[in-house]
Amino acid sequence: MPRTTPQHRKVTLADIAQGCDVSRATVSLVLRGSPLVNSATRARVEAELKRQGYVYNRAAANLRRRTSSSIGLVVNDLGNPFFAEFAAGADEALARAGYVTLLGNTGESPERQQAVLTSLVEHGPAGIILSPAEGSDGERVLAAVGMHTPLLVFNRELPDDDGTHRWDTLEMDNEHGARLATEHLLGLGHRRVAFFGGHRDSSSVEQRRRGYLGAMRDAGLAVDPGWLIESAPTRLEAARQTGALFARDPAPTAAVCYNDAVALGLMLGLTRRGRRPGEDFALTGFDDVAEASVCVPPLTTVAVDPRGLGRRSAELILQRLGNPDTDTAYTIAPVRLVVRESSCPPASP
Amino acid sequence: MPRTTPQHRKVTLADIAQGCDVSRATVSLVLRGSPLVNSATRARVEAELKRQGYVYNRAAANLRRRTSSSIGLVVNDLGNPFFAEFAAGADEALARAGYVTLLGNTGESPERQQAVLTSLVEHGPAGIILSPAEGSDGERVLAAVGMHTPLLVFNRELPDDDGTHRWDTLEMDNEHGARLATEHLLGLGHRRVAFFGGHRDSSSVEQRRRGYLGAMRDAGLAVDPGWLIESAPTRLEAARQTGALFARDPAPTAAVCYNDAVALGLMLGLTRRGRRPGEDFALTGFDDVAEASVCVPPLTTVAVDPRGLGRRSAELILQRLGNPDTDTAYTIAPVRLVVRESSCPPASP
DNA sequence: CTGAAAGCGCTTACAG
DNA sequence: CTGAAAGCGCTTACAG
Repeated sequence: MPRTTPQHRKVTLADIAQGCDVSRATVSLVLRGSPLVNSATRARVEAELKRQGYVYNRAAANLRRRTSSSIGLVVNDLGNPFFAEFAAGADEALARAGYVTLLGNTGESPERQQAVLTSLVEHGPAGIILSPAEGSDGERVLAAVGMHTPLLVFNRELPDDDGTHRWDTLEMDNEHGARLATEHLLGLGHRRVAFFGGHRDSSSVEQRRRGYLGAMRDAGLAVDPGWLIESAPTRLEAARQTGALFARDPAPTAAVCYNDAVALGLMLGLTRRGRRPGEDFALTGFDDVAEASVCVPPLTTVAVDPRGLGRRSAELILQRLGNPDTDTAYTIAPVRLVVRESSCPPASP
Repeated sequence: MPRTTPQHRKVTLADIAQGCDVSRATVSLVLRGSPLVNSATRARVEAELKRQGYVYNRAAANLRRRTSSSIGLVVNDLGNPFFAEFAAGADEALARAGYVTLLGNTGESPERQQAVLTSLVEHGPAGIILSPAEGSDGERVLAAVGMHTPLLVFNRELPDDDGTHRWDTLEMDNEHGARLATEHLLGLGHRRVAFFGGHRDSSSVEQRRRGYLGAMRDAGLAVDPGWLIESAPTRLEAARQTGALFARDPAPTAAVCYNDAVALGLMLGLTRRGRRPGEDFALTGFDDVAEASVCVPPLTTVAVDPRGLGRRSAELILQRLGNPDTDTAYTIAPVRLVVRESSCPPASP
């Protein structure tokens, strides 16, 4: 199995110029589609380009023109379907706009995030889309990104001690999503509704709780403090916390869960205690992960269209490139409720 | 909310050189860690680097040195968790080796694949990892990639009319995986085992069928041609084909499914016909998608460690960069069987 | 140990 | 309409 030995030396503008007896400048103009070039000359050049199998060296062009044709995309965890879909959407929109995506994966570690950002910036992206690792700090991020590269922060709030908004932001409408879920449960007739899971100090938990509390207040219902139950946002921890729901009497008949992972854990916990989720206890999730539609019972949840968010993030950063000096924007993406069997009416007493 | 206006003009080597009264050459040597530089000079330069907030322009360096610090990673569909995990693994290993990942997503379209490859190549990656879109053609791919950029083809065979192996290949051990699944079912006591799903002309179907047939042969069992059932590799089509399993009498008591999607569809089809998968019919999948562990019954399947494959692909392409002239390699990654409830013993008659 | 000079592959005023 | 020349930000022999 012989390997075709690559011919070294790639073909450059100079080779083409020489090959059809024009200057490099003329070849460059042809390449960039300038109307100045005589059509006969253009044809000759284009033929030679094809004949020699020329491939454009965009890095060299970018250096000379002081432009960039890449955007950095840094996510916490590509293995998480939410971020994978987000990346797919962003890449799609960036590619369509002629940019290539420089990928970075932080694995939720602020240290790796610093390393990734530092490395990315050296490659000179026109902008960076960042979904910050948990616990990252705005100052450190900005130190790595520098003042020259526009930054769009997605999904999580990045602590901004400085106070001036030095980056664009894209978040989903956590508050509204939780409100929708809560109103849905109330509409089914529930009166004692808990908010289950998540740590209070997370910005998204705080936003979702706010939506829940608002809906309860608007319905004229008092919230028992014991109905606000914390847990790590994982299936296992949520299952462990199930008991806390039934510490009070009367106990809640329904729960708005922080996210789908928590909701799936709660389902498990309920089942272990002999309760039947979707029959004698109602619950909702947040995210609409793939599993939500196939678990038993299927999970009512708030869908956030991660692919659409990815596209949106690309649009926002590209827009920023065109208007470097306008005020930074804080964009909130809509969410919608997907009703499935897990949100049942209250069991008749 | 005023936006901090970015100071234009980034700081360059020349700024640093001027700032501490040395030549650009010396600054460059410091940057690249040359031992030639006097330690006092080095310290001065490093201080100035920090003071001015210098960021290395890797593109310029790459141009001058005729090197590259990026690798293209082109996958069919980032939204598919398998490829997302693969990308995460590849990116992790590439980042560790000092490369940045140029992402490309083809959405399973050979046309987009050509566009993506053409664009990527202009950014001068040191190599490309490609999971080909279904129906892509080796000649076209190679025309876009060119002879200068090493190519690693992952997951699917790329038709190679030429016959000389012009790219490295990484595949998972489809044959062995299907053999493991088949042997497992035989070990449980099944004698009439079908191979269910997938199109015969797909290379991975062909490989998996070979493993199944080998295990049957080794067990001294004849395979009824009616046990080889084709279907599109989707859940819906698989569900529709369920009837074909029971066209013969006696019917199979178990099926090795082409992949998890097919297996999940078959479960659905069985249930619709009043059969209980995992109780009166045994089946296995392939891939170990997230759903496999949570469906009812949980699915026995062949796990392929996509993240590990991603890392491996990175290692292979980096290895190729170091040895451009050695023969191309055909690497087969191991798989393992994950036993769950869907593979039950045959129902006693 | 340090600097002057040439050059990576492009683009862009500026002449003509 | 086309070419000569300068330059993007680096690196690397080559002198000294």
